[in-house]
Amino acid sequence: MSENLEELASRYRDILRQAVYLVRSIDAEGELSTGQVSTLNMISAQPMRVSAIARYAGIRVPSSTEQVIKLEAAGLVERITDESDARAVLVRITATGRKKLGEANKRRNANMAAALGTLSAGEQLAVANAIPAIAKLNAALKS
Amino acid sequence: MSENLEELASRYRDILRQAVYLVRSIDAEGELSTGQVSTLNMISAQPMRVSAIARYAGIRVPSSTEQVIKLEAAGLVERITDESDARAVLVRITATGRKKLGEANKRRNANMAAALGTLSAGEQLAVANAIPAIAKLNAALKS
DNA sequence: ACTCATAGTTAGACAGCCTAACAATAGGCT
DNA sequence: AGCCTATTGTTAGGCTGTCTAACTATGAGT
Repeated sequence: MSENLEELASRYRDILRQAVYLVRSIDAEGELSTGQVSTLNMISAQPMRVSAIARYAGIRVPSSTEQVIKLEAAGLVERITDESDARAVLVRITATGRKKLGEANKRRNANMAAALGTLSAGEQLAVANAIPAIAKLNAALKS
Repeated sequence: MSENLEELASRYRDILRQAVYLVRSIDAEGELSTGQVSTLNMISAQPMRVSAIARYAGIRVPSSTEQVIKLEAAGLVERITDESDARAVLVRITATGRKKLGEANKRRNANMAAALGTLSAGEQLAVANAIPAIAKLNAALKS
């Protein structure tokens, strides 16, 4: 059984490595980078701290700061001070940011949907069924 | 149905984005980068051309050349000329490269297996069942 | 009030990818 | 044979996104 798990791990690692390039390919066109879309998606529900963004994205705080600076320069987010902690910075999406995010998501989803459309119904189902498990797996490595 | 596909695309994009960071986390320790391990895995069965490595990895030829140069400097691969085509360069893994690759794969698979071990048997099965579909999806975007 | 911890920024470096331009070889066509 | 176009790979130069280290400012406990 442990042997099966190692085997599964190996195969899963292999397709994941390739999937990274799939993401790049999907995100290639458009003005926003993968990371920018990711950040905007995170804060679309409510403002988040720079450190929270970093933690969720799996990057260090300085890298997160840099991303936020670029998004702010582009007018897509704004910094607001956390009233309960003067050290913290809350990053909030702007109306423009929300608009651009919607466009970017739409375009990227269409690209991905087109790729998914080349799969058989059974294959699509297999992907759909695996999503919760993959999400759990991602969370497991977030420690 | 097209609506379902967009929905699936959105959810799949979401977990894939996070999976990118999972791969980084898995590969963090050790001397070899993700790309280096990937390249070594590719050529472990038989030598490959620089262009074939690039195509499979989803990167451009100059980037592939660069990777090969680094691997060669580290003594992990060697360039040999293709006897049937003097333009081509075959990249072959060395004994040292094979040894390092084995160690890296072992460590990474163990990390991934540990994460997979936190899933239920059903979830593990769902992941396993999705792998062929995901592989096909990756290939679909390779055009 | 002092001290240590936490939040974020700045500075400097590095890996990995890209495009453009180039050299060498292959292969087809006249 | 000779030429022309396509293919293979390298080199040069630039950009993005990440990192660590060092710093500032604020919070929190003693």
